[in-house]
Amino acid sequence: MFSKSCEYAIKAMIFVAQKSKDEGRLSAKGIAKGINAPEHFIAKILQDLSRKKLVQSMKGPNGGFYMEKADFKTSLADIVKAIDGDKIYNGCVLGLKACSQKNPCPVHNEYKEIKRNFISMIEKNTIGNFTDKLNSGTYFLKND
Amino acid sequence: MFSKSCEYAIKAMIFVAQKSKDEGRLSAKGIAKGINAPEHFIAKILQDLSRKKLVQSMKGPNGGFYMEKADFKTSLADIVKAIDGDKIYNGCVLGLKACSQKNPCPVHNEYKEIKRNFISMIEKNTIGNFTDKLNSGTYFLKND
DNA sequence: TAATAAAAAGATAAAAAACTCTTTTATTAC
DNA sequence: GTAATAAAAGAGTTTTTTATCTTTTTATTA
Repeated sequence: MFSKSCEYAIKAMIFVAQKSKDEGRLSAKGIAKGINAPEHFIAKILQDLSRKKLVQSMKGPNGGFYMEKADFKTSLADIVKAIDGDKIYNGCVLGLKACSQKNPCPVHNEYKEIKRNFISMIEKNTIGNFTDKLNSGTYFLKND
Repeated sequence: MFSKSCEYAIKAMIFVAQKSKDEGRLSAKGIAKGINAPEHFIAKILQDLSRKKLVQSMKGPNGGFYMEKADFKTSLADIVKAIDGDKIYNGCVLGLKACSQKNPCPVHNEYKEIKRNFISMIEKNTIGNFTDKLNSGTYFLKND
């Protein structure tokens, strides 16, 4: 479904959103620990997200990653598109490049609605939503 | 979603089901051409499917891959499980090993129903169904 | 029985994804 | 203005996935 990088990206975004509210800027190292991801690997991903303005960053002492108000409106879809591109939007289940409504693969119509629901789900859910839920204590981010 | 191997496996199964009905046994080479897959790679996959009895095989001249009546009842889910294992059934969207209904990740509940629909889709759809559809001419298998 | 056709198996290679290490640059505090 | 801190950037490694090449085994047919 998602690449490992994308899984990390989503977890990191949720983590930063939740923690940086009261802890200020977070270092890549701290984020890595918080979501159980390899430090330098998550650093790269954060750089990428930062370049694409989904998260803010600052160098130097007391620097780190943080979020501005607007960033809480970032949807899962925004993150997925930033990291994995649009293959979830455009890709065929069977990997056929020419597959479309007009020229469907055998699974196209069966998959169509599932795909629509999935896309609607990642578009509806924002980082802000998850942060609220996490604060209510019923959800977990780091558990392996 | 599916691995490349799994995509090939599904396409190969549909192809064999459809063609071997009137053309008898099909060589790995012919199947490779028919679905536009690398010959030796699809051969490996077919060996695997054959070992798991999802498709029949026979060595020697006029040998090849074919299907018995019962094989047409194979579902997409059977193929997916044979090639990609059960990660679609058991895996968490965010890759968290301990994620479950009791200990859910933030996306768990949002994803739950989509996953259920997807699983129900791959379990309902059998190779036989697709073959019928292909024969009616509205679907394509090889188009890149 | 020999030649042939085709799967099975084994080994290797190439490409992509995941992960690590090192150096550079920006910021802050002293 | 120097030292410390942390992101950014670059280069490199490991692992996994995808793909290819070669040999062996088995069945068929001439």
